[in-house]
Amino acid sequence: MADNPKSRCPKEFFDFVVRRGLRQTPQRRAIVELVVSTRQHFTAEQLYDWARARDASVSRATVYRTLTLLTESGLIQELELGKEVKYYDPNYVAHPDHNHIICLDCGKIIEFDSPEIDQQAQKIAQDLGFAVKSRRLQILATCDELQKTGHCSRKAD
Amino acid sequence: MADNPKSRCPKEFFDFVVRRGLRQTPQRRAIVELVVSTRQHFTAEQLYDWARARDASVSRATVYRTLTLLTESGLIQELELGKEVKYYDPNYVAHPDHNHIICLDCGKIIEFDSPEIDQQAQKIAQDLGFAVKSRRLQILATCDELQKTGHCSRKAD
DNA sequence: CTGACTGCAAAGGCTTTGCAACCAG
DNA sequence: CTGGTTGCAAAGCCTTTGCAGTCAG
Repeated sequence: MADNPKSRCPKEFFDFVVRRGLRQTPQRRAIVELVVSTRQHFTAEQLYDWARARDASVSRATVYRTLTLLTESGLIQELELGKEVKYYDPNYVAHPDHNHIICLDCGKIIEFDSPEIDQQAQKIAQDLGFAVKSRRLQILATCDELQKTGHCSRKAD
Repeated sequence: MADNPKSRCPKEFFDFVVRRGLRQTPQRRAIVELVVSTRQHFTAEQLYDWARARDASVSRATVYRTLTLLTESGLIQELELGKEVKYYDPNYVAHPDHNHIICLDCGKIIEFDSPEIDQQAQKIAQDLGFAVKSRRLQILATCDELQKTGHCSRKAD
């Protein structure tokens, strides 16, 4: 859905690492590189699998610890999708205000921006006496294509 | 925030119970009555405490089991607020499409409806080839009052 | 060298489940 | 009576943490 180049230099993250007086380790590097090179949403377990494939020495503990750092640095954002586990979204750097459509048919997650909705939300909050810090809109929907053709071309992704 | 009468007869739920061939037990009744008589959001643990106060024989297991039934019956809805635990919202029956503002200052959760946003969301989803089943919009915000006066009158609730 | 980082396994915290007794209909 | 329900305690699951060894800077 998004259209930013597929990989970004993890500079943002290593700035953060330096600022915090942290260190750069092979495990950390493997995990971070994976995260910045995908636009997919992923779970801790998935990231653990990916990382293991690159560097078998990576442990779950390090994945979780790095996930915390990545979230704090703003490189990823936690996603509560109403599914069992937590997902992480690496696309907030490129699209800080994007929203999600979650397909109930195939589980696919589509992202979209909507300045109109942002504006509306902004106005409503203001009227109620609040200053918006962030917002998240999730739309649960069924897929027209699947309903009509019995096949979902998005399912592949 | 909402403005429906403060208590509703759990008829909807007992219809559901009958339809499913379930039974009506004192524990179940206690829990359901608590749920339909509040407009507050609550956690499983809170509900457990409330229920214990009414009927000390209620166990956590029954609370969780009843929570599942209540969710399936549509009387409450799970809420992912980005906090540690899951919350439950009993106000969807009265306001099926309401949204939430979560105050980062005091933690208070304010509900609001917005036909405009619903409509926008509807349109966007349609354009992308989806049929909206439900949506949830959460706005994280800070409270003007607290920022200005250092005191939040909503905190009381 | 020093203290941040790691893996491992144990511990946590919330939720689910197996089981035998119980009781609603 | 029958089988849905319950409480209890054990089990599950995902995530966090204590610890001793390791390694980045």
